[in-house]
Amino acid sequence: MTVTLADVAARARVSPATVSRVLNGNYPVAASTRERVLRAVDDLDYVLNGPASSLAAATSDLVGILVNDIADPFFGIMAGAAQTQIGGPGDGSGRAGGEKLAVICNTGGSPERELTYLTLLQRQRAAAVVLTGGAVEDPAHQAAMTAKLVKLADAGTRIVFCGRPPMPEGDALVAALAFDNRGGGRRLTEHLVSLGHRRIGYVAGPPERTTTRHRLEGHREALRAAGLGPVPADEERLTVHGPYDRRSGYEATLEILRRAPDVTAIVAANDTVALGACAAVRDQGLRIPQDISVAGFDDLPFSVDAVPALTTVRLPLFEAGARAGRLAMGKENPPPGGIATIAAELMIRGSTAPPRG
Amino acid sequence: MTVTLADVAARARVSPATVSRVLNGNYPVAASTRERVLRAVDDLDYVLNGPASSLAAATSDLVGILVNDIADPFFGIMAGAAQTQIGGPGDGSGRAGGEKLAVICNTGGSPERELTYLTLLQRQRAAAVVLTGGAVEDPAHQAAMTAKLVKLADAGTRIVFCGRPPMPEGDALVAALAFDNRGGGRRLTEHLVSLGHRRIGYVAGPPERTTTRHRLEGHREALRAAGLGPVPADEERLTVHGPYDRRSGYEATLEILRRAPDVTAIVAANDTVALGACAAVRDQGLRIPQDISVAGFDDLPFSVDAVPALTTVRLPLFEAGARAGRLAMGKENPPPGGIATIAAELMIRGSTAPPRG
DNA sequence: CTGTTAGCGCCTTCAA
DNA sequence: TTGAAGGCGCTAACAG
Repeated sequence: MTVTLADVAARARVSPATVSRVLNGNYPVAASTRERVLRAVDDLDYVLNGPASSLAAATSDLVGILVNDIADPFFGIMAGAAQTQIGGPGDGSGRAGGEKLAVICNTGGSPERELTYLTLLQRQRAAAVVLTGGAVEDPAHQAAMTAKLVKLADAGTRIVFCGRPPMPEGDALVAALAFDNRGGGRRLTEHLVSLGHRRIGYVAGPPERTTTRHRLEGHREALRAAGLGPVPADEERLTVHGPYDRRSGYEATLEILRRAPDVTAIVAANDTVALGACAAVRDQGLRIPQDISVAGFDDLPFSVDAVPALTTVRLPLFEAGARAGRLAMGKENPPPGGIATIAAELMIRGSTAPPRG
Repeated sequence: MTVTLADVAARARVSPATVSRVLNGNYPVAASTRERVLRAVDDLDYVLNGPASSLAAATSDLVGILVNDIADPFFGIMAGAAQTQIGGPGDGSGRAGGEKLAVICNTGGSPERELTYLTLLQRQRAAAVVLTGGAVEDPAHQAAMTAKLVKLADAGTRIVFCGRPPMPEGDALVAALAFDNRGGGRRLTEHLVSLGHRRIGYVAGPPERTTTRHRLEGHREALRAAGLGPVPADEERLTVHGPYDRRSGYEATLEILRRAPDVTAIVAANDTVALGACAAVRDQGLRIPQDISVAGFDDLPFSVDAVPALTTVRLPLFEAGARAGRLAMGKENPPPGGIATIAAELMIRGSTAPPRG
């Protein structure tokens, strides 16, 4: 019923082996023969059987990209960028040549689903896996992840981290692109301190994620350097954790304002959260930045359109994603030591200003 | 080297067929035998070979979700929702049971890449394909798409459209969830007309997409119904096409303002474009909504946080995506006639008001 | 309920 | 540069 490689071979009057060779392009074939085969492929409208091919070759052309939340542009931008490097340009015919199938897997932030996806990818004998965004720091989960990744690597799957710190062990088997979340967080708070802010509320992400911890550590580093900390009671009072979404930003900000009506600035875990924070500040009848400064993190595309435009920390998401894609394809060499730190740039805009009085 | 099903069979002292049966759970097996097999699987840390399985069964557990631009939350939300219905809940062990591998493919809006992805998915013998968002109306491309989809369907792949109108032909082979873009566009403009607006600029999407055309048609229907059209010269002057991004919204709005300084409202093709339009209006020293009303489409999460909050048309993206996922899994029956129209709801917020004077 | 037996379609030595 | 042949690991009848 369906056309097989043998059918193509028959029509081109060559052996199946020859057809395989021209299709894979990894072995010398006479130009005239290749012509003939290609014509037969077109005539018959042949499509390679991926599973059969993967079975025989013990590897597939699948590349998995794991993200925590694909509805969040933070991940969408990185994942899309990675795919541009992996999918190949296409030949305009839709015929699909040597391209890999770059594929995004949405874990929803769940450790279980993360492992499940890795198993599924392992099952498919994926050529590479790109893990994006912050990792969960639960030791049991980390151990399970490490074990799984070691197995994948052993089976020949290339592992790339993007916007995620390297694992405690097994660094050797991956290339990691880590964002400088700590440095970015520090510079952001330094900026606020330099404006004169002394009491700063912090809307943090979920406590178990590396991203959350690193950004918060940077924030507190800056406070300490300015002689404003640590005052444990204060730190706790001024910090509220929650998911990386708008609603959490809204509610956490109300909570902070209730606990400490004298705060003059709110730093949010990311731009989406910051948007919620802005809404909460306004709903309390306060003005930004005259009464309260607000800052975010990531510099997502909408942040410049907030009113006032959001002060934030820019992460080169597209560039990092593209580089991760290239690493996954083996088009680019891993950074020295396997890990590269990606700089974060402070973007000062209208949502931050000196405190009143 | 790697553990195979035969190894498991040997350790559990059963035949390979029995192991296969407990793994696939689609055939009666004695409880005690199943126990033994499962233990052997765990002991050996066995992972099914996907390609071999797909080859033998002539189908795989891959489900492809095609999107135009994964960095755009419009698609991210739909795709993420679809994945929740496809990936399965996971069993908490990361072992991966009967789950499908739901996988997002980013076409970048390119017709070639759309076809390439379909070929790749066809090659993998995908169980289902979900196509999201507006289609390109080029006849050659539509013909190629139809042909490709027919082949996929023939091979047993389930086809689902989500937020995309059904194809001119071959309706029978798909389930389609179409957004009421025309109705939404009409009601939005009716709202502006009822406020008293008479000269309304329109920042449209790329001309070749169905979404663009339908929304624009709704807009013009409303104008005509109000006795404000058609005036071809005006329509052309007040409409500017461009990509679905912020920058296009910004530039197109400047252009409209230049061509027709007397417009009192700008309707944007979607919320992202509307954000750019807002920025342009402000940069011209005009106030929203006092001097110019602005409206969007989609009601993405950030739209309510715009200042003033954006009047827009809400599309139930998450619900539609989830339903598409269920259709792709065969968990839900296709709508009668294979096509369902999803209602669009007008959301009136602060960015629209009566024109001055 | 369980075992036996053929392939599924392709890649990859090995020869020619 | 090309052909021949074996096997990749699993599933799906068919017996029992």
